[in-house]
Amino acid sequence: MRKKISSDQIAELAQVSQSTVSRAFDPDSNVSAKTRKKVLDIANEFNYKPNALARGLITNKSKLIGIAMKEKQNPFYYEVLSLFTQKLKDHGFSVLFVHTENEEIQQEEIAKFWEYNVEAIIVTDAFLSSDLVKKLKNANIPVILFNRENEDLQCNTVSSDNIYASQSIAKYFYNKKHKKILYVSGNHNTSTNRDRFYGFNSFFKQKNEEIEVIKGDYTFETAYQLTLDYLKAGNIPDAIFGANDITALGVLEAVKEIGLNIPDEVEIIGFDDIKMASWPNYQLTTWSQPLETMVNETIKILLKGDLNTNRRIKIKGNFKFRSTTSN
Amino acid sequence: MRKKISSDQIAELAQVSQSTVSRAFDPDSNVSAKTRKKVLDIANEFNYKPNALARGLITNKSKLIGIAMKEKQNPFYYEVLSLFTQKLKDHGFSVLFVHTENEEIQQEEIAKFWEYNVEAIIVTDAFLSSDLVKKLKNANIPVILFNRENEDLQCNTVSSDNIYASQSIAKYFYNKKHKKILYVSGNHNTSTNRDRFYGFNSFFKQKNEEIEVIKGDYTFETAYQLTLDYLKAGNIPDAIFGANDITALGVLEAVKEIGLNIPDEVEIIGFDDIKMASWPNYQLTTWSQPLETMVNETIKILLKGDLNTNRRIKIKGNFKFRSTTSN
DNA sequence: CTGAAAGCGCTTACAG
DNA sequence: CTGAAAGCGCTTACAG
Repeated sequence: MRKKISSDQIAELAQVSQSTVSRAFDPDSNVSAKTRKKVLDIANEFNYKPNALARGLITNKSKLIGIAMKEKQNPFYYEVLSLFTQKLKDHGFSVLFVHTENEEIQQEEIAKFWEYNVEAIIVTDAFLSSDLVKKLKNANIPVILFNRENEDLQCNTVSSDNIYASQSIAKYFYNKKHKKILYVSGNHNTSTNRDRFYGFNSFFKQKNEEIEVIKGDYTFETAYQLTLDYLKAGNIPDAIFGANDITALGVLEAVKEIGLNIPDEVEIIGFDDIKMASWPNYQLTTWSQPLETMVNETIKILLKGDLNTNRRIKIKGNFKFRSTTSN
Repeated sequence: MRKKISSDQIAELAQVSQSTVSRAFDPDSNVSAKTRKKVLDIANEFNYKPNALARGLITNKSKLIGIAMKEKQNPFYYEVLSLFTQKLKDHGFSVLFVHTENEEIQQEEIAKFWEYNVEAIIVTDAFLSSDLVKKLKNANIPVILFNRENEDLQCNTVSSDNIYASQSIAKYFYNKKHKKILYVSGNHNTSTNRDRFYGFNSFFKQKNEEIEVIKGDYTFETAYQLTLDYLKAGNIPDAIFGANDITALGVLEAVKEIGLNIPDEVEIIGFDDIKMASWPNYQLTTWSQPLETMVNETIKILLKGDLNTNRRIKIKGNFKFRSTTSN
C-alpha cells in the first residue's frame, strides 16, 4: 500500500526546500511568484495536497467543526446540515458529523469531536448537560446550541425568536376573532416547544381566553392521530397552531379527513417553513424560520472563537401565508 | 488560550513514561493492570483523550470516512446518512460530511477528504468522473458508490437490485391484467432511473405491451404537476410506477385530486419505502430498499480496505404492500 | 512490562 | 525570498 506523496518529495522534485513547498500553499507567505508556480505545478501534477492532520497538529487548528444532530424525521434539520456544510466550507472548515439519539447528548457521543480537536461543536435540536459544557470549555471547545436554549448552560445559543413568533401567531388568530383555539405541541422536554407554547398561551391568557392543547411530539403520526381523535370526539376548533410543520401537516390531514373546510372552518398555521409546506397538496401557512441568518450568526460566533461569551441570539422570522389561512 | 492536555503531562502526573500512557489507551498493548488503571484514572480526571490528529499522522490511519451526499429533498438519503454515522462509529470511524450540488462530484468538493486522509469515500446518490476515481485510487483512497452504478468506473458499488425490483413491479401489474401502464421517471442522468426504467419497460416489451412515460426528476412537485397535466388531458392509467417514493407521492396527490379511486381505478407503487410512505394519509405501496443490509455491505467492503476490487453488489429488496394497491 | 528515541508531515520562528 | 531546524502529540520498534 503506497503512501501519499509528501511535501518532502515535492520539494525534491521542485528543487526547493520543504519549507518553501509549505509556503507555496500559504497565500500569505512571501514566496516569489516564479517559485510558487513551479511548486504548485509540480504539486498539481502529482496530486499533492498538504496533509491536514499534520497541519492541524502543528498549528493546533484542526479546521474541523463538529455537528451533532438529533434527527427526528424533520426535514428542517437536514436543510440546516446542508447549509452549515456549505457555508463552513467557504471559511475553510470541514464538518465532522455525528447523529445522536437522545435529547441530551452524552459525552461518549461527541468524544470523537474532542479527539479530533474540533474548533467548535454545533449542537442542533438537542442539548448537553452543563457538566459536559464545562468540560468542553476546559478543553477549549466552544459549544453552540442551534435552535435549543437553556438558561443554565454557559454557552452560546442561536435560535429563532420562538416567543415573538408564537405571539404573532396568537395575535393573528385573535384578530380573526377565533374562539376555539388549539395548540398541538412538540416534545415537552424541548425549549422550542416550551417557548412556542408560552408565547402562544400567554397571549390568550392576557385576553382572558383559554386555549386547548394536544400533546404531540413533533412527529406527523402523533399529530395526525391525536388530532383525529380530538376531532372525532366532537371538538371543532376555529384555529390550530402546530408546533412545527410536520405536526401541522399531520393536523391538516386529520382535519381534511373529518371533512372540515380549510381555511373557512379551520385555519392552520405551522412552524419552520420546510419545503413540504409549499407542496401543492399542502400549501401550509407557516412561520418561516430565518434559517440562513441563523446559520450565518452561528458561524460568526464561531469565527470569533470567543469561548467566554454566553450570547443568546434570537432571530425574528416571519409569516409565510399560504392557503391554510384566509387573509 | 490554554492548550489541551497531552500524553506527556499525563505521564508526568502518573509518574510513568509517555509511551506507557500511550499503551494504556491501547487494549492490545501489554501494560500491567495496575499501571493501566493509574494512567486511565488520571487521564479521566484531567479529561485527557489521545489526539486523533497526531495518532492519524503517525499510524497513517485517520479513522475518518468521507461521505458525500447530493441531497435532493429525498428523506431516504438522510436515513442513509444516519445509519452510516451510527454503524461506522461502532467500527471506530468518524464521518467527514460534505454536501454536494451536482450529480457528478467535482474534485474540489472532496478535496478536504483528501487532505484529511480519509480511509474511504462513500458517495451517495451521485457519482464521480473516472478520472477523479483514478486519482483517488492513486492517492490510496477507495471510493464506494452507494446507490449509483457506472460500468466505466473502477470502484466498488453497493445498490439495491433496481432491475429485479422494477421487473417485479412490472410483473405485479401485468398479473393484474392492467392495460394502461404509466412510469413516472426520475432524473435521466441517474443509474437508478435508468435501471428502474429498463427493468420495468423491458418486462412489458417482452409481453408485447407498451408503457407510457412521464419524465420526472425525483421531486414531488414535478411528479405532481406533470401527472396532473397528464390526467387532465384525459389519460386514465390503470397502474402507475413512481421511480421513487417522493415521486409516487406526487403522483398519488395528483390522482386523488382528479378524483380517481385508489386502488380500485388506479394502482400506485413507489420505490424506497421512506418513512412518509407509511404515513396514514398516504399508505403507499412501495418497493422497500434493504437499507440496513446495503449499509452493512458497504462497511464490509470498507473494512477489507481492498482498493483493487471492483465489486458490484446488488441487494434485493421486497414489496411493502399498503393501500395504494389492492391485493 | 516499561522507557528512550525515532519519526509521521507539516508550520513557523530564526538567520541570512 | 529561501533554507535549516525545532516541534506539534502521538505510536511503535528496540532494548532491557
